[in-house]
Amino acid sequence: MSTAAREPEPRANSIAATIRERGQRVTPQRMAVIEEFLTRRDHPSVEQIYRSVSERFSMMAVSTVYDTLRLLVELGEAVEVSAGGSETRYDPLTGDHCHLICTQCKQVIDLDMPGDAEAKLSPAAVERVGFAAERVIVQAYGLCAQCRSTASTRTS
Amino acid sequence: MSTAAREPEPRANSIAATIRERGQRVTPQRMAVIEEFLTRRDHPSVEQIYRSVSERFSMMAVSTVYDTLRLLVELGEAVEVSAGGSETRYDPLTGDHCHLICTQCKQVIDLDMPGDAEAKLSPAAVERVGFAAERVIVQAYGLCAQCRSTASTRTS
DNA sequence: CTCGTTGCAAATCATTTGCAATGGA
DNA sequence: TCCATTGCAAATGATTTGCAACGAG
Repeated sequence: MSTAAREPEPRANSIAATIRERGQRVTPQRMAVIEEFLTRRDHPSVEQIYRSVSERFSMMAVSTVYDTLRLLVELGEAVEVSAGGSETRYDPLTGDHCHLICTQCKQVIDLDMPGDAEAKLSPAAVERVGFAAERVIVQAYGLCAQCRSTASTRTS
Repeated sequence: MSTAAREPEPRANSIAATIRERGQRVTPQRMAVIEEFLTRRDHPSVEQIYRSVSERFSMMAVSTVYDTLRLLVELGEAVEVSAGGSETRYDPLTGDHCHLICTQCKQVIDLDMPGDAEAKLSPAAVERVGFAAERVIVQAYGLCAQCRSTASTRTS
């Protein structure tokens, strides 16, 4: 809608720096994916990023988007969100929060979480089975506000 | 290992009854899938169920397994577990518990959860965005005991 | 006989693999 | 030049669709 095209995106630069530090290359494809990913306010899927990016920059394959997002996850700059069996979504927010996933429109809504995620499950019990938890996630499936009102209109 | 073949499985009968009550049919394919699903102690994928069942009963397509598991989920007799982007697993345990998912071997471990799942996220905050949560899930990704010891043997 | 239900083959969609091209040392 | 890294086309794997056969009323 507005001139969303060329904001400097300081975070993109910092990510680029990290990639260079690791001895990896900062290529136009990677930057295009990273910029698009950081700019969005939703939780885009690979396909969505691919579509937006390939409009402006046609040298781009879907698998490159996969590669780049996987790299971002490795760097801790993105989090995978499996939106209920369907397409995987990616979230640039890395802090403690959880996800509300609409089972109808597949939208993912962020929700701040009171307290630490680890605390959500009993550490003693986890210990007992010898499991080393790296990441604890809390998600709720249900209907978002829009889909709720649509559902009540058309008698399901 | 033992004669696991023909236990009566009271729960299978009760599910069959529910299906009939809904005016749907209790077919051999469905019963084969349901029996196999309830008998297993792991959290089988569609593919795993398909393989076991089609050994004994060759009139069986993978998509029928999908159909039947979807029906079980609808009946509240199964729960989908998306084991980290890969194949979906199904859990016959319906009570309050959470899942530890090994990112290496994809094994899913059940863990009793102290307290109610809903309580894990702030109801007030959920309300504020107008979301109607149906099911709250808590999962941890990490390494199971076996994969941990294997990993430390071979220098990752 | 009729019409909703079922099972399945084939189609589709998401993701991974393998390899040719690239570019920094 | 050399070799690790990159991007991508093609392959694979998971899931859905569409439709022929079935069976209860």
